[in-house]
Amino acid sequence: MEAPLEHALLGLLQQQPRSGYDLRKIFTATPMGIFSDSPGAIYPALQRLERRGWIAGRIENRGALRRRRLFRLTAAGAAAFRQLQEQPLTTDDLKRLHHVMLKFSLMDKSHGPAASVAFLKSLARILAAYIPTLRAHLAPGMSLSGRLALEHGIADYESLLGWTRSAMARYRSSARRGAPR
Amino acid sequence: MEAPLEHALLGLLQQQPRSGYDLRKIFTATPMGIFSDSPGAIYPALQRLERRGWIAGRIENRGALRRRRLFRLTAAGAAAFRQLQEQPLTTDDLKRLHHVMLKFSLMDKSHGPAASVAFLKSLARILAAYIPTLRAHLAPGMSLSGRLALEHGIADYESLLGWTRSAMARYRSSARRGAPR
DNA sequence: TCTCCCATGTAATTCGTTACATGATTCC
DNA sequence: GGAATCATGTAACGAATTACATGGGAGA
Repeated sequence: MEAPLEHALLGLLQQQPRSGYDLRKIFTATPMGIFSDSPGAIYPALQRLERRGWIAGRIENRGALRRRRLFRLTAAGAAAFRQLQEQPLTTDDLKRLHHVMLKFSLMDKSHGPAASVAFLKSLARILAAYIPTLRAHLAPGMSLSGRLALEHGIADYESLLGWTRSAMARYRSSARRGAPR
Repeated sequence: MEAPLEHALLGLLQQQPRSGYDLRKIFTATPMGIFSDSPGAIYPALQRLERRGWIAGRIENRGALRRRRLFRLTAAGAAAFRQLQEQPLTTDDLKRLHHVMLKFSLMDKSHGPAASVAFLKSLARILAAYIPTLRAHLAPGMSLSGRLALEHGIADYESLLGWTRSAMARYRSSARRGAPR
């Protein structure tokens, strides 16, 4: 699971065509702000995606108006995005939870609720295996702040595990009451 | 709050002298594995710190044995580390919670329990201000996975806020029963 | 002897950061 | 007319990643 910024850009462009400036604003003003909103990150990233043929930018309003390049996903880009979304989770991904949650947040739209539930299941499995290894590092000699920090890490993953369960329950109940999508 | 890897290296070397390989092992085998354990990250970082005069490496076992460069903090390095630890938290730091927790985990040893409590207090203040801005992004049109991801983000910061309170309580109770340190 | 682990490094490439540069438009 | 904002980009630099390279020592 590489290149989180590109992954986020593809996800946003899959929703609708946007300009570089639109994308920047999303990264400055919304919870997606984990990603860089600097023009030096976004414009080069868009250029890379365009060179790969995954997105296509076209200037809107040819006339006298303020110029604006609107980017949209190509068929190849949609396929690449789908593949990124399908990449199976590994233990390493737990170190980049932001990216994991980005993927999940786009999953309903890219692959539908069933895939979202499968994703939650695999996340739960990985967490259940990982948490005990964290606990093994609780040692007697630690400073209080060191111990508290580690305890927080453990509690954090545990609460994420709890979240996966409640999220799966939400999918079940939303399926019962008039199926979404 | 910049350069998390260097910060982590200084923190580890402050505890005791270690070799590059020791440091790598810590990053591969312990919960500090958020940082890169690749030699291409660690050795250049150690060189930078040494060039700045913050650490000094010296070869152990001059004789025929396997060579090993042990790095230790210099006085300048200890001062730099102290300053990094003292850098006040900002809202931006919430996007790099790993780094925040690293700082906290080292705080008892670098500045003592009183500083740790002050740190927790400032973290709680920033969280209390930030969480409502996240909540403002819960919108009706979102997909279920999008909504769940955002809800998780909010719950995560809320549980962190709860953790700061219980951690402060732990400091109070550990102060009551025979002073720590 | 062969393989695995200890231990240290470098090189090429990629990506992000900060800072700069440019020009149009809107609002006062 | 001047400031703020829209909108797009580039340049210099710093740092991480992957992969490669080297050599000693320990155990089978």
